[in-house]
Amino acid sequence: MMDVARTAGVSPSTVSLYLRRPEAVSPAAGQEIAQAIEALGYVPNLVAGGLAAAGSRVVSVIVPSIRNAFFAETVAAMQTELARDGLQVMLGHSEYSDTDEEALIRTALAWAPAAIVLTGLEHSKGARKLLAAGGTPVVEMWELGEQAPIDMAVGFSHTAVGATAARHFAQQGKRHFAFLGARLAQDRRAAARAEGFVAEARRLGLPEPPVLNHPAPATAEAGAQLLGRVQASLPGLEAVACSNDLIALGVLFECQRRGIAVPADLAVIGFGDLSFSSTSNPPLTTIRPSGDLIGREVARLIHACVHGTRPPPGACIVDTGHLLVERKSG
Amino acid sequence: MMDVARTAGVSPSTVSLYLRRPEAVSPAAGQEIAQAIEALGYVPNLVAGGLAAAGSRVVSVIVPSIRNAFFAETVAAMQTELARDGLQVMLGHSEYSDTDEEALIRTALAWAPAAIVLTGLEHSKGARKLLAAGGTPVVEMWELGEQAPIDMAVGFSHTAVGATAARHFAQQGKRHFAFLGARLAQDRRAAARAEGFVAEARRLGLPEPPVLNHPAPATAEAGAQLLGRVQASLPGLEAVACSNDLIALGVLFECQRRGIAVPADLAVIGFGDLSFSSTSNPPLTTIRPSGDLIGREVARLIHACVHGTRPPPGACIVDTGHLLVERKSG
DNA sequence: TTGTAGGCGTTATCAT
DNA sequence: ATGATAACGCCTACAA
Repeated sequence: MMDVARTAGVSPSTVSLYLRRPEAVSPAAGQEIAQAIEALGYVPNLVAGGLAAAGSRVVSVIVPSIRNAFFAETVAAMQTELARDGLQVMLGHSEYSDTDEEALIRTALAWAPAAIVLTGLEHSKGARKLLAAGGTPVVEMWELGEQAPIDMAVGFSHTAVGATAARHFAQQGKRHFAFLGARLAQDRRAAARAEGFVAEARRLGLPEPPVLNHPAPATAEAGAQLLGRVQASLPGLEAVACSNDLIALGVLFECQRRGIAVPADLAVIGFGDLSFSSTSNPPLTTIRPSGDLIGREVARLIHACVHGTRPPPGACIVDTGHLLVERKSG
Repeated sequence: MMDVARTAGVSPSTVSLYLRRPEAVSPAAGQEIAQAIEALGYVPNLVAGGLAAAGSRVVSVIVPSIRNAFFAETVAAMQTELARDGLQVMLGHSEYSDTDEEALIRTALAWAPAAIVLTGLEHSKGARKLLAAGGTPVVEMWELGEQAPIDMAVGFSHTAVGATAARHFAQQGKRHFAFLGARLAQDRRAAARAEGFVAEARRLGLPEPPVLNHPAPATAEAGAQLLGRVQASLPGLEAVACSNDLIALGVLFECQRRGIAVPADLAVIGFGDLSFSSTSNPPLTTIRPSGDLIGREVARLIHACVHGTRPPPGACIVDTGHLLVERKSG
């Protein structure tokens, strides 16, 4: 920066000022500085800037898995919005482990981020303490429920999603359901969907739906295997709710192989409304969580915090809801 | 840090030293310091550390789209490896725009990253200048070809992938091919696969395969539409190569709807070996690029740079190759 | 509008 | 093994 100042014939602080508020500097000086920057290929050092300003323009985002299309969607949307404020996304993935998450939070905090974004409402004790100590704004996303958020939250109720699926099947006159999930022990939001599904079926006076769990990540392969298990053990089954569209996709394929007509013999509902769900055969009935909306809302909240216009507590919890997308599979 | 030093009864330098090389400090002092850190909930400020050390422990990764499962896979694998070295990933996505990429590179450089990871070998003039100026290690990934990399590279030849697909079809006795792609104007690697496919068909003395392009991102929906176009215009068609497994998935579904037998009436080959490809009906023949391997190799290169043991130029270009995964679709 | 001075929380270099 | 000291590159008063 000193080089720029020297070649522009001004002082370093003028350059600094120009960089942050170009209109606060005289047009003539501005020209000189712009030229010097161009000529020298100067790139401001944000590390130094962050240190001096006691707060960097970084937003730390921690998701369970970036491979998961849901979170990829959200992160992408969020990044696009955040970039407008000159905010950079630092990414971490916890692989659904609370202890890993805590370590990531610790590292994140070390960067004095403008905000920190977490997935879900459940975190380790240590994580809560770390977050409570600093004045860093924290947004929890992709989940809303009984539990009060640490600070702000954007998401929806997963038990409500499960209930929607159960009600939908009931409306179609189905009575014997099952829930197909993967890694339910790790993925608490999927578990909440299962719970909501079962609870709603019970409330409607229907037979209690069994919950089948696949120990590996949610893939089409898992779905195909789960359908095999379900067929072997539950003869009168009429409908299955899947914790993820990929599982539903596997179910669809396995049904084709076994000659099970969907939805006549077996109704199928997914979750996620992934890109292939409208194109499958039959098209997949699913529940859309609006991952991109979540990303945008999180960004909006952070934008407000950064600009010192933090919304009132009530507006810091935003419910993005969910949407039943009825197609042909159930 | 001064607080920690005070409560531990040592000087700040000793604390700093302990944090970086615990074995260089006496066990007694180490104990005191550890306790003080624990008691105060001290989190070191990496921004200040980065400034003082003139180089942060951040790796900037710029991909075209994080929604794309290929890159998500690579980023996830890379992050896992990098985390072991205490390196944080800063993510950016260019949406396949060179000018956006240049802006992202500028921001990335402003963080004085330990390394910067780019996708592909093609970048704007400005981007090259920025990168050439600084001494930041740069790794280009997911592509290898005629073009020399800026610094290091990990990837494979996309024209070779296209050629593999064409040879495979030829071996099956097919003669009339087509290539189905999406956003070929933006996605140069997909375009290279198309090119390799066409060139190899020509080399084998087969009719020149038409290349069909879908203007929107590669999805199953795009695949279904492309199959429709292909059926309408190319009556004698025997095989289609898709630029992405999602497109192939859409083709598979559309074939089911139209009663086209795969592979008897039409052979289909994809690219990516995504999670659903082994489970589809029929299972998808595809080409595996090993996105996770790319991520790990990139991390290995960066690890070496960070440790001052930069491999010789020859070892800085690693070809991860590609693998034909033969299944039932073609 | 522009320049000056002090400090942000570390690390690195040198003594001790 | 430990501690004093000087950067690191910028920002934020404040003064001119």
